[in-house]
Amino acid sequence: MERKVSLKDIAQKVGVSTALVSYVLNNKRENRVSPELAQRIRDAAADMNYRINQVARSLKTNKTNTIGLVVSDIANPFSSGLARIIEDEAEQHQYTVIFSSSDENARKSGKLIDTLLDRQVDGLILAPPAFSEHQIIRLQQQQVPFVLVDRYFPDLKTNYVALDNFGAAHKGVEHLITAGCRRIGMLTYANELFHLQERVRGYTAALKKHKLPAKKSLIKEVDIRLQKADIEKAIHQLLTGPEPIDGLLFAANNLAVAGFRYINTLPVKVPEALRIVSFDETEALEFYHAPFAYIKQPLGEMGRLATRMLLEAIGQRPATTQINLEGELVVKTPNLR
Amino acid sequence: MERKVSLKDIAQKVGVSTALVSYVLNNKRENRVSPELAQRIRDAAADMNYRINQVARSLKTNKTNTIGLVVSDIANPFSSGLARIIEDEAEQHQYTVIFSSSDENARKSGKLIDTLLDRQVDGLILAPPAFSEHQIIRLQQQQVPFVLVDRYFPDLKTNYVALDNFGAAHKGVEHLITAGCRRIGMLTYANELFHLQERVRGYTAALKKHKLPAKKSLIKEVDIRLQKADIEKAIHQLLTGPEPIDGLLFAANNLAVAGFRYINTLPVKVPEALRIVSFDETEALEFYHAPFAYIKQPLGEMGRLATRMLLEAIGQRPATTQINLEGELVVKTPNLR
DNA sequence: TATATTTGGTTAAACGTTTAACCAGCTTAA
DNA sequence: TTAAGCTGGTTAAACGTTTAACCAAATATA
Repeated sequence: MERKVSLKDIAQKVGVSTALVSYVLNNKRENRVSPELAQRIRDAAADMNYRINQVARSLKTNKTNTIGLVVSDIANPFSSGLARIIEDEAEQHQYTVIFSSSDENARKSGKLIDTLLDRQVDGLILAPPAFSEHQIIRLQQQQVPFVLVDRYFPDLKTNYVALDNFGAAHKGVEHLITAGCRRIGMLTYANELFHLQERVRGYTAALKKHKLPAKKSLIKEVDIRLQKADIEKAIHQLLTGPEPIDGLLFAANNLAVAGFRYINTLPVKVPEALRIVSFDETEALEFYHAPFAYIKQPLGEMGRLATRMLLEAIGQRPATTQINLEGELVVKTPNLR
Repeated sequence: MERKVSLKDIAQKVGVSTALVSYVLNNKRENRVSPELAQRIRDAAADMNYRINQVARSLKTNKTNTIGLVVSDIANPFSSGLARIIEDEAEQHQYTVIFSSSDENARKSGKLIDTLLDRQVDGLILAPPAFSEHQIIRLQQQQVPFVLVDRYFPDLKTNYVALDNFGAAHKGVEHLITAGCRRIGMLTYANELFHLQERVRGYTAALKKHKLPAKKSLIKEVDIRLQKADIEKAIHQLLTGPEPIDGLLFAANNLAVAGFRYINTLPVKVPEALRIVSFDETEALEFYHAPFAYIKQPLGEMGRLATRMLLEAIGQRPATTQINLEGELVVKTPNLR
């Protein structure tokens, strides 16, 4: 790359100090500089194609106007949808965003956070993986502005914006009950993350409320990594045996897609013999042939709120805000054909 | 945020110059510094929790180890899939990536590029929108390292990695012909972008090769923004009239999804009366009830190659590399049920 | 007339690194 | 004995900004 034009170059050309150029170009001390000279400086900057060096400015001002985003996987539609919202909201405030994917791996997320901090990001938006609590605590100690999104740790007093997972699961299960289901199973990840625990809690509470069986055996957990075979086995177990389920709640979109794929190979009729509710909206089920319902997360609101909260925090508002948004139950009927 | 530990702080604590600390921490001049002192410095750095300030380093070295990525929309699975590959490849070389979405808007992409350059990114990976050729030319003049991805401008000698769009479309159409289609239509965007033109060219060539009608009226173009109604109208026109089509090529995944949605409302039978080939793999068609085919882009290779080419270019290899990857024709049969 | 104040700028330090150039004290070779 | 070379460091400038502090000349105030 060719050498770039600096303030000094402009100053030289116009015959003033670099300080003055800086003042003019940043519209500071406007009353203290003569309009004609200011114009000459601006003109010079324009026809020399001056562009500020943000790195230098950042070093001096200790601000990068950059926010770091750590999601589990940017290729996942949930993450990338969120990223897009955050990007737009950030852009409106002259912020850019560096993203990275933690793959639900605490070690990796720790490394990513460090890298982002080394780059002096002004703040972080994080979807923390399981067992990353200590990282969050460290951020608190270091007084780094951040907000958690989608997930959070219940006994940490941090900013976050997430779903009301208990309520959403509860609502999903009640939908099944209303539709006539009496033995309702749940498929979730074997994971410590609070938001998943809350979904289980909501599921259980809804069953109890309606005096339906809430046995442990109705809840199947699968490893977050080795999906397919496990999922099939779990669903198979729920569907066979003396008292097969007639309703099923998926705790995450990936589970739902894999689950639907398997269920499709079975003779079981959806929704007559098995009615399904899933978490998260997912494109993949766009053309599913049978009706089902899902909990739609307010992605837009989540992203916007998270970004605004972060910008607030960067701007020194030391308050902590915790928001649980309501999920919407959407009943999807197949695209007609 | 609390004040951070700097090289100077370490130097003071150990009682040496900051230069020496820098040398040690960067493993430079290893033979010129005594092992014990080096260890003391490292220890001090460790228990003071020293973390380098990349901004300061970047200012001095004129390198940010950051690459800028401009896609059309990070929320689009194609873009986010690509972004993920690029992220991983970049990370392996200690690069991070700043992303932004141009929304197929040349003005916006210009602004984004400027912002990225202000931040002194070491290079750019771009999926340029239509009418952004001049921006690319400027980058060339400024000798900014960059590589185009997915799209490119045929009369610009730039690095790029994209699909062999002509070949892919050709292959898709031949698939239809082999399956017995005789009147094959195409739905594409009204857009100058070369890669779309190439798809049309491939479509036309395949028809001509097999002596099938290649009339203008078989190609429908819709605006890239106001999709739904336009798409329905276009498909309706192709399907009705004196000689309705029996085969259809979609030039992009969004078109395919909207198209399938509409076709589903029609009495026409897929694939018996209408056989379909689409560009791009898309989750949304996962559970489509009828067989169809699509051109699968080698996303992984595309992202990896683009990143490597960019890193090469950043490392001063002035050669320009142009790669057209082959698309794979995938025939998808419905998930059984 | 003497003193304050305003006007329109300049000077210089600082942000936290990197790195070329330097240097004092030894060791070695001739 | 002396010059050259090595060892293990230090000094200082520089990267491109920002911004507090300063200053001379012109103008206003008493």
